[in-house]
This record gives sequence, C-alpha cells and structure tokens, in this order.
Amino acid sequence: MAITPGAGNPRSASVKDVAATAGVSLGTVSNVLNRPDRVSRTTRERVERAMAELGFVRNESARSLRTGSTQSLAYVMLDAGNPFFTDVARGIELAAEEAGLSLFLCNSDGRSAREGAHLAHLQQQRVQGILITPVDPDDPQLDQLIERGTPVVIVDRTRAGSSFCSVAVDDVLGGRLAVEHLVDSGHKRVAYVGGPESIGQVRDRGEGARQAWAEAGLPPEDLITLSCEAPTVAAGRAAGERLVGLPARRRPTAAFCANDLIALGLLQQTISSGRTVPGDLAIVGYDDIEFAAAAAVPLTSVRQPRQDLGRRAAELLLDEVGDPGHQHEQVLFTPELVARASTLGRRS
Amino acid sequence: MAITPGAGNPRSASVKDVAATAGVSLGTVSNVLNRPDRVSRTTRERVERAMAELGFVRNESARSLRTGSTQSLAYVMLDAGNPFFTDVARGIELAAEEAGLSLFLCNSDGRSAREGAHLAHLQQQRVQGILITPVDPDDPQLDQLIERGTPVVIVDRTRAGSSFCSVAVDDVLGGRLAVEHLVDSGHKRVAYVGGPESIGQVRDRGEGARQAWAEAGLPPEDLITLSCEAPTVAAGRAAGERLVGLPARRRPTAAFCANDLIALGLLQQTISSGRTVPGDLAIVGYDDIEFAAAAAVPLTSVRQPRQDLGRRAAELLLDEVGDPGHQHEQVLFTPELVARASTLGRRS
DNA sequence: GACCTCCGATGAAACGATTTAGGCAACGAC
DNA sequence: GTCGTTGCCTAAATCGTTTCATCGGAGGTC
Repeated sequence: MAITPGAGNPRSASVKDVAATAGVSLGTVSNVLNRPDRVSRTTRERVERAMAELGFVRNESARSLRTGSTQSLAYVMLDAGNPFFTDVARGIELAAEEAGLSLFLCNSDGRSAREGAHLAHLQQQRVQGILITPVDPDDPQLDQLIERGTPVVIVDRTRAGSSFCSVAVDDVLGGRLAVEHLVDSGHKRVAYVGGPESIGQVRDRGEGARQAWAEAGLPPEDLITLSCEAPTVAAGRAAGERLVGLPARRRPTAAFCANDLIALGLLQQTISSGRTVPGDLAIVGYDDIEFAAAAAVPLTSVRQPRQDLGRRAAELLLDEVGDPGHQHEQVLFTPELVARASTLGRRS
Repeated sequence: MAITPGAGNPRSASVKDVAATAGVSLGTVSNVLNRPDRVSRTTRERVERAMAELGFVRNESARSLRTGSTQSLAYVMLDAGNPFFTDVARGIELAAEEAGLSLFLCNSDGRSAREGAHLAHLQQQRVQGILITPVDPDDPQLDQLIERGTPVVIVDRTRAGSSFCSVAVDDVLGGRLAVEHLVDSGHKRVAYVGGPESIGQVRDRGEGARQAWAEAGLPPEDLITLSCEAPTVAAGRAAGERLVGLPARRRPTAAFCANDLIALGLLQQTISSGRTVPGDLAIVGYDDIEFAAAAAVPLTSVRQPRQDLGRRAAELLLDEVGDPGHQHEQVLFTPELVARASTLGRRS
C-alpha cells in the first residue's frame, strides 16, 4: 500500500463526533465510558458501535484536565543499567498494576540535571505520585514537589526528617555482615572499595564495615578504603589495578565492594591479571544481582530484598495518595549475606 | 513539623491566579511562558515574580489539550531486566534529550496484555510517537496505532511490509558468525540453545546457524536445537541439565545460545556440575552485554550496536514526527563476533 | 385523571492553558 | 492635527472530557 501523501491527519474523533454518529448527546457518550450501568443497553451498544466505527481514542489530556488527576505513577531511577534498580522497578510495577495505575520509568542516569528535568515534567503532567532514588536525597526540589502537592516516596535512600515516606535497606548492617564474614574467614587486611563518597549507601556500608572491624579488635589502619569514581564495572577494574600497585605487605587479602558491579569489575581484573579468587583476593559484593552468581567466581554478596523494596515503596505511595490520614513512614529492610565461592574457597 | 491535617490541597495556582497576582491578563502570562520576547521586561519580571510567589506549575494536560500534542516519546521495552534493552533505551534517551523531548519507559515484561495496556494508555496520552520492541511484531494493535495517527518505530524486530520504520540487527548473519567461529574451532557437534520459537530473533539466529553449518558441509543432524521456554538465565541452566542428559556420542562439544542470559545460565550450570568451559563445552552467547566479559569464563558473544540501535530508532521516529515527506525505512545493523575464553581455550 | 417516582438522556458549565483578533497609547512624519 | 506605525496588552474562543442540574416520558397509585 502506497503512502497517501498529504492526506493530512483527520484529527481523531472526539466524544462529540461519537455522539453525533450515534445520535445521542455528548453526556451520554461520557456515561457509556464512565458509568455504563446508567445507560440502557440499546443506547450503550449504539454508542459503542459508533466508537468502533470512528476509531475513537479517549483523550487523556482532556480527561485529566477535567478530573484533575491522572492514572499514573512514575519511578525516577538512578541507573537503569544497574539490574538492582530494574528489579526494584519490577516490584513497583507489580504493585502499580494491581492498583490499576500505569507506571512510567524515567532514568536520571545519576545526573542531577536530568533528574530535575524529569521531575519538573512529571509534576507538570500531574502524575499521582513519584517514587525516586534521588541523586541527592536532600535536593530541595523534592520538598518543593511535596509542597505543591505531588507525593514523593524515596526509594533505597533515606533522609533526615520525616516529611517523606522512604523505603531502604539497613546499609550499616549490610556492611557489618560483609566484614564480619571476612573477619570470620581469617582476613587481617581488607579493602573497602566504594565511591563516590557522596552516595549515602557508600558511606553507610563503609561505616558498617568499620564497626565490624573495630569490634573484631583489628587495627583501623588495616581496613583500607579505596575510593572509586562511580559504582560501575569499569571503576571496579580500575580499583583492581590500584590494589596490585600496593606494596605486598600493605596489600589486602580481601575486598568488600560497595556494589556488585564494582565487585564484578574487580573480580575480572584480578583474574585476568593472573591472580586467583579467593586465593589471592577474596571478594564480597553488594546487592546480589542475578549476575553475581554467574560470575567468574560466584560472588559472595549482601542480598537486598529488591523487589519487596519496590513493592513496599509503591504501597506507601498509594497509601499517601489515597488516605488523607496518611502518616509518613520510614521502612528499613534487613539485608542478608549470601556466601559463595569468591570468599569460601581455600586460601593459598 | 507536624502534618497539617485536613488543610486540604489549595489546588495549585493556574495562569489565571498568576495573572491576577501580577495584575495583568491571562494572555500575557501565557506570552511570558511561550514568547517571552513579546512581553516588555518590566511586565515579564512582574509575572515571573508572581509565578514564583504562587508556586505556579504549568498544567501539561491543559497545554497539550489545547496544542494537540505532547512533548514526550515512549519506549515500550520487552524486558527491562535484560541489560541489552536498557542499553538500547539509553541510546533512545540520548536522542530524545537532544531533541528536547522526555522519554517514558514502559516494560511489557514479555506479556502481550501488559504491552497492550501500555500502548492504549500511551495513545490516550497522545505521546508524539512510540518506540517498541514488541512481543509480537505482527500484532494488529500496532497497525491500529499508525492508522489513528501515532507513529511507531519497531526496535530490534522486523516486520514484513513497510508501513513501519524499524531498526534491527542482521540476526541471520549473527547466527552465521557464531557457528562459523565454532566450525573453525573444530567442533563437529553443536547445540543451538534458544527459545521460544515465537521470537523472530531466535528463529533468525537459528537459521543463520543452520546456513553456516550446511555451508561447512556438516550433517544437519549434528546441529542440535535445544529449545528453551524463555531467554533467561534460569532457562539456560535448565538447558545445561538437559545437555548433560544426552548420551555421550550425541552430546555436543559446543553450544550457541540465542542470547547472553541463556549462555550465562548454561555456563553456570556447566561449571557447577564439574565440567569445564571450553574444554567440555564451548559456549557462544549473543548480545555481548557488559556481564558477558565478566562471566565465570569470559563469554564469546555476538555483539550488537545496542546504543546505536536505540539512537537510530529514535532518529527515525523524530523524522517521522517532524517531516511530512517521511519515508519509512528499515535499518539493518551488522553484528560482530567477539571471541573470548569460552571458545578460545584449549580443548581437553 | 392528577400526582408521584424512577429511569435514561440531555445540555451547559466547568477544567487550565493557548491563540487570535483586536484595542489602546505613544510616537513620528507630513 | 491627522494618519499610520509600532509595541504591549486584553478579551474571548477553543481544545475534549466530565459532571451536574434538569427534563421528558413511562408506569404505578389513589
């Protein structure tokens, strides 16, 4: 079929057109759409036939202009490329679907400017509410959203004060679990690989690591912090190279990484440089993403209830949207260590 | 600060409120918003002050109702958990950002019903256009979208006829590259692990595999097809178990998997069952996702230009939206084999 | 037959922005 | 002094839907 040039879009049919075609009034068409029980069967069928014939598509802009609200939520993700966040998103999705709302995913990609643009646009769209893993939980734009009536739930981050609901996982505990496990395995010199420091998670996991280290009675200077630029595979590889560069008696026998991407990069670099895991270097990751178990050496990792995190966050948001007596709530999940070969094999 | 109960949302300010506060007419406020150069500086500043004071947020519903179009695109992803698609999404995002449009990501999760719901909603929202990796490229709902005026570009799938733009990668060629590589490495019995058959990719990659196999003069019955339920890590593990179950003289020495997730699952299962890669089984994946290189044994894979795929698709969509003389175009990218240890090590 | 009720359908008035046709004032030019 | 021009602003119409007060007719009751 050739393209019909210049046919010009006949501009899609409106309720008015449907009403005319069906020979009823405009209000009746609206009733068919919204309260079909109030319309007699014969009329309803006539209207439905007209809608099908004209290819009527309800205009959501007009609808939400009139009703003052939309049927959508949004989740602004920090990094859509990180499986951790896509798993969280899936949990949100399921909850939204059950509530009959659509979910829009936006990716801030870790950039404040992009995040801000998304938030502004979502606010203009009058979404019912926003879930967000923010670049910076203290961003005043978040307060501004709340003030102007768009509920916000913070996901996988926390924030001082309680003007928001938030759902997170106890990162200090997670850090402790990781380091306790390494201490139990007999390691006396450990690196904490994470960054940037601006991320609360990175700080909290490090804090937990230090606590566990101190409680084991080990000297603080033997818990080395290796800061990396971003929590990515590439940064993990780079950290590996820096580890190799350390003088032998300063070099750690184990590394605890702030997330699995870093851990996978470190693992990859370690193996490709001819050293063994866990022989030369034991590695603990964080998040327990699906790929962790499939890694070069299956990765010991701190598991977070990713999907539950999303689901719970969505539930809080829905409550805030629906219940005028809503009280803000800070939910904290508990992480769990999953030990695998990257720390369990025998040491050389 | 306590929650102010029953304060009731003061309903955000409208242009009318801004106009009243600034002491100008409503049209002037609109001009400040859309054609600031037509407004004198003093008036503009007065209006802007009023907007700030009232916390004015433009109502996108009203705006797009009046103008008849929105400033957003959408990408309906097949599986947000698969890094391949998130990379494609990033390419789209970059192009959309450059064009000043927002991008909504929707996840169909491989389910037609969910995909349909997303499409219907996007159509009602009057997005400028939709990019989609469809569950079924022949779904008539896609035609219906086009007919009713929403441009659609098909991503990573192709479709007979040419009423759509589409961007895909030559999957037959990809299948050939994979199997030629295995044949060159001396394998005489190979499994093609993919599924479900309903996915065009799975069929095309298999077709390429068969072509290369036939051209090498090898007997067709020695290219075994192992069908799996879904292109996931779990399905890959399951396939591995079925491979082990085969009688030794029927058992393949290499496997070509329809994507990296399957390959990673197969790899994982092979290693954890005590066999070696590539010694007992060489493995080739498809997509070359970031985790492929970090796998237990770095994975040989067929690389696709993921981000370019997305970017080009978005460009086609933008052209279709903007240029009335737009001609539909089917773009086909060329894949490339990346050989790594999962096929290169020495055979036992 | 007058009165009431109930059901189904109607039509006008919103919602909040954009757009367009004009109006008013100041200013120069002749 | 009149006319045309220019610059800024106003008022009203409009987009497509929902909602609400209303209305007509059918049926029942006394």
